[in-house]
Amino acid sequence: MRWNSLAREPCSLARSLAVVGDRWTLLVLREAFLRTRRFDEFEAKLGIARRVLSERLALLVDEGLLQKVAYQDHPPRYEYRLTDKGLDLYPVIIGLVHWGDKHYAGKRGAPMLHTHKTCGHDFTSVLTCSECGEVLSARDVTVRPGPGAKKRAA
Amino acid sequence: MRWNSLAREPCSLARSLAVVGDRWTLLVLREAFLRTRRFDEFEAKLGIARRVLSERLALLVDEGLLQKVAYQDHPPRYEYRLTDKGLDLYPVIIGLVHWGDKHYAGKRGAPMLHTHKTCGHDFTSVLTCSECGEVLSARDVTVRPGPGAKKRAA
DNA sequence: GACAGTAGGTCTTGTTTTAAGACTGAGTCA
DNA sequence: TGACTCAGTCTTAAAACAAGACCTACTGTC
Repeated sequence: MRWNSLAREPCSLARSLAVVGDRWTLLVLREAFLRTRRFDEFEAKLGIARRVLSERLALLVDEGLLQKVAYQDHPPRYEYRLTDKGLDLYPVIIGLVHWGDKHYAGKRGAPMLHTHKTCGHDFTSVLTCSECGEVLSARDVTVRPGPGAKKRAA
Repeated sequence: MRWNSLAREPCSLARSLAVVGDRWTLLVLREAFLRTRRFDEFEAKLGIARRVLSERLALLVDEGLLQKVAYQDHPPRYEYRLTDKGLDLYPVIIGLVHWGDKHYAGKRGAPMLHTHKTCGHDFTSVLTCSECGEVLSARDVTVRPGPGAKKRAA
């Protein structure tokens, strides 16, 4: 299967991965969540090849996860900011972070702690049901084809 | 940066992505969540190159997300099943699926619907705080270095 | 006004990963 | 005996990535 054709699969996971499923994109977005905004900062913090960074940022802008905002005119300079669509990916990123904390942090503990401003506590992410509010795990869920299904999907 | 060295970064996202951040792994895990268990089934459903599939499955077994279970002896045949560590990734996968549903489903609607067995409703995933139980978004969170931090991380 | 520095890239070259598909080997079925 | 199944491995070519040189506008300093 070609990577580009993933976006045409009747599967929302495949479609999402067509955008953020390569090796660098989620790390670029992590930086964006940590308020990194400029090309040089991304490069310095990530250690990513400039060519790859350039391509990734352009794709994320194209897809509407980031927007390019001018912060000076002479010479023209832009910074990259998360859009609402980009912010919507937060649960995925925090989920991966907490999964890594749980399984790979080792004795020293988590590299970063996340505090919920509203309640003031360090938290971990919990998946809940939008309908009843209860905590969800894989075993509580059944799956069936929806209106956008063709043959098989997820 | 070398991909292999990602696992040594003081960042749980990087460590997680070192395992599941390549182009195929999350799709393989999706199939596992849909109860696909055998080499041929993965191949047929995903359209993945056999060589890549073989390598991914071995890595996922190595990392403890899947386990190889013999289901017959002559000839020896194994199937791949999710471990608890693999099941722990469910929030990430369902998060990507719902993100894709929201932003890429188009007019026809979601390819797959997920039902919460406990309450009987189709749901979407909601991220909540482990401490106070409230719904969380990126803007409600602050980040600071934890015990496993070195210089910078997330 | 020459020169260094900054910001945001592009280009080139060589290495890794993937894709596609042929091939292997152990065993079953008819 | 020959066809078929399952679970891979091997080969070759295409695509993606890493590293670093290079380019284009400016700005600020002497």
